[in-house]
Amino acid sequence: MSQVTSKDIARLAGVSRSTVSLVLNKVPAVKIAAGTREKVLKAARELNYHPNALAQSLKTNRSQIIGLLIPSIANPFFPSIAQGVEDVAVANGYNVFLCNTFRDQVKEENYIRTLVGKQVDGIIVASSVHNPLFLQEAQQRKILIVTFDRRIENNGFDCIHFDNVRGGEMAVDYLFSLGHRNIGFITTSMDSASHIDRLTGYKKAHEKAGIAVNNRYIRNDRYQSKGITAHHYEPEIGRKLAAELLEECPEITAIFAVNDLTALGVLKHSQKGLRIPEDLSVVGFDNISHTEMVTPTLTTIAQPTYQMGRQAAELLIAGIKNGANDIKGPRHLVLFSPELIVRDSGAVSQGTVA
Amino acid sequence: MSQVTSKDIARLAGVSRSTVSLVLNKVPAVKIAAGTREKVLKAARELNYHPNALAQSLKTNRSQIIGLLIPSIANPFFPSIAQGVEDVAVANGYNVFLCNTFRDQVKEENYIRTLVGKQVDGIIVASSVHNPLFLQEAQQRKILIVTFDRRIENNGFDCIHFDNVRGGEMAVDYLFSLGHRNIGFITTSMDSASHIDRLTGYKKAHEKAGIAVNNRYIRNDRYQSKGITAHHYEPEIGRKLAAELLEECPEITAIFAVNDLTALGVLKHSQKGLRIPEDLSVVGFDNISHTEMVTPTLTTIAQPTYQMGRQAAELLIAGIKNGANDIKGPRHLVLFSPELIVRDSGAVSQGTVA
DNA sequence: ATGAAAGCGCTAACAC
DNA sequence: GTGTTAGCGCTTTCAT
Repeated sequence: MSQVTSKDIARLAGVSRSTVSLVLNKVPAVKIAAGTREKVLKAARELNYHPNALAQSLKTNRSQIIGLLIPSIANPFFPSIAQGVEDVAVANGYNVFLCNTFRDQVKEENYIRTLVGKQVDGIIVASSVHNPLFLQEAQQRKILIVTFDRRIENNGFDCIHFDNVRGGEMAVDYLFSLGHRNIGFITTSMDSASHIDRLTGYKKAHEKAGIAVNNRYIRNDRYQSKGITAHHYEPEIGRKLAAELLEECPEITAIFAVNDLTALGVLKHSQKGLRIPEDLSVVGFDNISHTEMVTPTLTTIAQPTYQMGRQAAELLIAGIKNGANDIKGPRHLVLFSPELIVRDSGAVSQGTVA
Repeated sequence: MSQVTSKDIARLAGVSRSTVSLVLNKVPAVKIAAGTREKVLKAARELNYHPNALAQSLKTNRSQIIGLLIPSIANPFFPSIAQGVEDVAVANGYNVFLCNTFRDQVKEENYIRTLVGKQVDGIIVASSVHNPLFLQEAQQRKILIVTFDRRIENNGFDCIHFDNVRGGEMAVDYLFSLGHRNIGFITTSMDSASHIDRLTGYKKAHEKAGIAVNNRYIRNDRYQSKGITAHHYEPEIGRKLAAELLEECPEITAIFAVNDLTALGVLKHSQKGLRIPEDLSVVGFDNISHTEMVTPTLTTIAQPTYQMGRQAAELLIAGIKNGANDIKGPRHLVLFSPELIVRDSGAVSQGTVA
């Protein structure tokens, strides 16, 4: 039993292939006699006909496929973004290619190439370390692009933006409000845009509070163990950096970690006789599901990842439907704001207040 | 700048389209003069030619696409499976459609239909609540299927099998070895095959130990809040069931939870003055990443999800390459074994030993 | 060694 | 209303 084609159903229904197409695609402009309509539908049902989407796409220049580029679906930050994207996609008749780039430029380029070859209608890029060159190339081939990007400036793509600076600020504002004055900041790397933004927020909060930033309180992973599967060792980095920081600066009473995975490492460190939040307050970033399951639960800055995923897909699909890939029209930006989720890992400072 | 086709590069290189195809596909049987070869390659490079994979697929009947059906990528059990599948797929030149079925039969059927239409070369099904009917239909259209399935019996598909019975047995064996005699089993539902298997393991361990199973110790969610996003409320179910169970059967000193998410809920319950593992030992199942981050860390039965994902894709792709979808050949089964991961949530029983 | 021609399954003017 | 025709971009015999 090979492929059932429109030819087969045309023969069985005793009509032409174009009639079959007109009936099955419910072309609105064309009226089909109820009788033939029924015959066609019946034949299609009988032969269990599924149109070959490849052939359709070849003809219509619409593949009904979008690509989703993320560093790794195994990183707990991304699944709910992917879920959001996929939900919207399927609701609009699209399928999603899952692409894990591992923040590797070469892999990313290869993916873009295959996606272009497979004629995807659009691409959502949630990796941050990308070379816009390849994206522009894709764009020139009428493939719409939506990025998760910190840049407000027009980079030629629609984008989903999360206010990382404000998030960092909120985290530190909160710790200040609890009476903390010596607050550490730990991060896995300094070359990610979002990480830098969160540090900027940390500094901004200090400025507002009139408290000088102590550079010794700011730590990042010296080993720069970047790449492959960051999420696997981020907790370990957090643990190490916390140990180091508290050893050298015992006056610190609170730590703001660049993300939840790193913060979880800080919590791990605390098992060496440190009480959280009594001795040390901890705030993370992202609000991954782990945060509400650990003990103590982790105070964090939430990103509405599922909604961000949905929005990215909505933006993309709306653009595709509008033929926005043809028009050099205005670009769209959706801005998401951070939310402070207060849980148990933060408390009023017990340290000596200056 | 529209699509660059083989026609364009044929014109620029001053050869025919067939020659272009022969050169670019490195057809081994055909010898091409080094000169023309170079001309073609150069032209392709200059015009930045990417062959239209849709057209290729239409001709060759190979889409180089596989579908991955899972309940939800947002359920922490699935991302590493997906990662494994994707890694193998991309290494073999395939792309992966991510499909979230929410264990919904209708959604699953719709997906299968689109996948068939989009001419995927194979489908990996990691949902357990499926109607094989639709899969068989897909199979008849020469689409290879690999399932994650508990059934050893030949169901017509290649499958990845995990020994849930043995896993349940190991969990309870371990608790017995610690001196526990009154062990609870809590589960979200009783209509999942893997859940039933784990319970079977629980019973088997009792039998081996010569200890009667007390049915009051076995609890499942009465509300049967199935469907949509189970992983969201599984911890809550765990918490409730644990509370209920310990209230009614205070002699219980250990709980085996059907999965980690549920076990995490038991840990939550413990915050009401119960010490873990001193007062209550807890063992989970799956070894999701949360288990090593909570306090106390959760003892669990590990499934090698990443490897299972890889194997599923390897089986599928090997099958596709062998044209196993044509041949009614033998089906393949890969069996994975559970591993006990001892962490902090289990300890020697402090309860009264019979 | 290379080109001509046919056709994968579909859609969309344009005829009738 | 429905059929005829052409063609999307590619591969693949079959000639030469």
